[in-house]
Amino acid sequence: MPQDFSPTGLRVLREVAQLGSFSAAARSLGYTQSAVSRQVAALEGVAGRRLFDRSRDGVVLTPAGARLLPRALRVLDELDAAVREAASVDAAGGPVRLGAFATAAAGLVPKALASLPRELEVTLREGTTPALTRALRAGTLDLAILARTPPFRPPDAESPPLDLTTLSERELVLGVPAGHPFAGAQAVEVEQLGGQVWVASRTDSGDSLLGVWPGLAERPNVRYIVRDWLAKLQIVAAGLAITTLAPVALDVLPDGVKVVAVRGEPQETRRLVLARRPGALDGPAARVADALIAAARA
Amino acid sequence: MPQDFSPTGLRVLREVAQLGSFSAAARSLGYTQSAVSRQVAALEGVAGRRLFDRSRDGVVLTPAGARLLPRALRVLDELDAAVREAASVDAAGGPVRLGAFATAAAGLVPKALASLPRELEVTLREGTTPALTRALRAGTLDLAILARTPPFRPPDAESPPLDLTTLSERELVLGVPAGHPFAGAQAVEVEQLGGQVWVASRTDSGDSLLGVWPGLAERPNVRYIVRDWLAKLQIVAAGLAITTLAPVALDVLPDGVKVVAVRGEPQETRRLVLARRPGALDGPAARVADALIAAARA
DNA sequence: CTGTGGCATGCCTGATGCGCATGGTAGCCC
DNA sequence: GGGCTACCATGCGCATCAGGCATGCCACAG
Repeated sequence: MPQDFSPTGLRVLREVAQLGSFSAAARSLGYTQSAVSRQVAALEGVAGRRLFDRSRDGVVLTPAGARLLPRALRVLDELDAAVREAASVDAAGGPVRLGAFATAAAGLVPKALASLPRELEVTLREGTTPALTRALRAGTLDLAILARTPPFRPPDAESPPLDLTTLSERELVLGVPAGHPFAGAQAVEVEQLGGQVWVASRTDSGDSLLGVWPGLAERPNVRYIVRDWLAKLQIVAAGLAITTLAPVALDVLPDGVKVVAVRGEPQETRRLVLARRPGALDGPAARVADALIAAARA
Repeated sequence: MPQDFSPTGLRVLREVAQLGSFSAAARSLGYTQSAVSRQVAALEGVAGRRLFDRSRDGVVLTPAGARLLPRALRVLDELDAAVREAASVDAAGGPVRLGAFATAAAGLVPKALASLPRELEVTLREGTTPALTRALRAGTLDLAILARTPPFRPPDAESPPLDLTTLSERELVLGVPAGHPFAGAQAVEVEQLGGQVWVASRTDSGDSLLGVWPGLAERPNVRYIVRDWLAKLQIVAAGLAITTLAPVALDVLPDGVKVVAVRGEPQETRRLVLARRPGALDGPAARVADALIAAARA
């Protein structure tokens, strides 16, 4: 079993960071100072480094502690929400429940849904491909638009496999500022990307960076860490950085962003697929699926 | 102390949901079936309801279990990322570290940063006001653009107070589709908002919905739950929903979105502030602050 | 020097987690 | 029908863990 940061430990981290003192946090949480000291020590054991610098007057977060704190807060929020939601009454609704990743939600979904009658009720939830896949499996979504990377394996290994319909298959492109040296070209070589400033966002796993060209050989200079695509594109339009774009978003780019292809190996092809659990689609969901297919192929 | 879903319990939930059997999950996780059964029972105790329907052939998630699973996965991802990140090496950099919420990152930051010399290195991190405030306190950001709601209290209660500079103070507006009945009006009454379809996103606490008009008396019909502002605005432009806009975003709206004021009590004013820890700003950070102030007041 | 405040740790006790063994249910086969 | 198999539930017992009390160490002020 891997070592875990315990919910109690994370709560202690939060309180100590806020109050700047083990003793004050202990009073606030209803523990003794001793218990708080030990919880912090346990967190530090898991982290493998000091999370607080100690002084006579109290404690201050170390850089490592400061990095952990936002995650701790997110975990605690999510756990609190989970407990609350578990206690709430569930009502099954009637709409077609669609999930999509952000650029598909911007560049494909509105067009498709606008072509449907308004009485056909669709709800939309934005998420990442792994999260959407899980939600499909869990039955909390009916349809999901997922992005697939070569070699185009199924999005999960579960049986029976999800039913996948390819909506499109195109190559990634660059979004560059209108005044950028690349902007006049139809295409650039992947080797030309070295030294560029990027705007990107972290994936949910925190490892890789969405927005950096995937085949980039060198370590990228990511100066802007922004998840929101409106903000990301405005940073590009302002001439501050470049970013990788999924072709599904090309119809919704603001002025000031130019699209450039990239030549080089490997080819960065992406497949847009519509996924659902196996079995026949009921009428409303089938209509939504048809509309998405039509909009993607138009 | 509140009851918690333990990390081990959530891991068990994930494995049982995936394999459909306590015994199989036990084998996979290195426990006995007995321990798995008890972990699920503990989860069910916290949740106050059954998470799996039991049968001879194994178990199936209940609706409550299916609702908890995505959250569980998020918590586990975050915890795993926290452990990994804690173990990674941290290097302190030299750039001015700016944080901003998404609409400010789209509508103000690019303009301000474009006016600065490129050698003045600025990194940008998107986040919510509470998260950015904490990052300021923790020393991981130098400057943060925060949104404040009346009565314009400080963003946190810690001492000494953060140094706040008001960038602008304007009223929230509505973004509606160009063909919407509201689109021809300069302003609508807040009572007219009843019955509208909204696109909104959940706040980090999961409670409230960003994008629904704050003073709305009735329960809103939120059909589209999307965090990404490019997607949100495209849903509005497609005629599918309306949403609340911060004035900072007005320069970066796509075609097809019209802006309408809302009359009614209370006045929905929002203040955009630049926050930093008390003390003198060094040269680069002061220049970034000046650029943001100039861009906001232009 | 003493007193105060803060964090760290030994010792002890009660709570918790988990394995083993067993119980209960259901289905299949002879 | 009985025997066997598979699955989940629970009693009992043991090891581990969480937290309080008491104490130790350090730094600072008077």
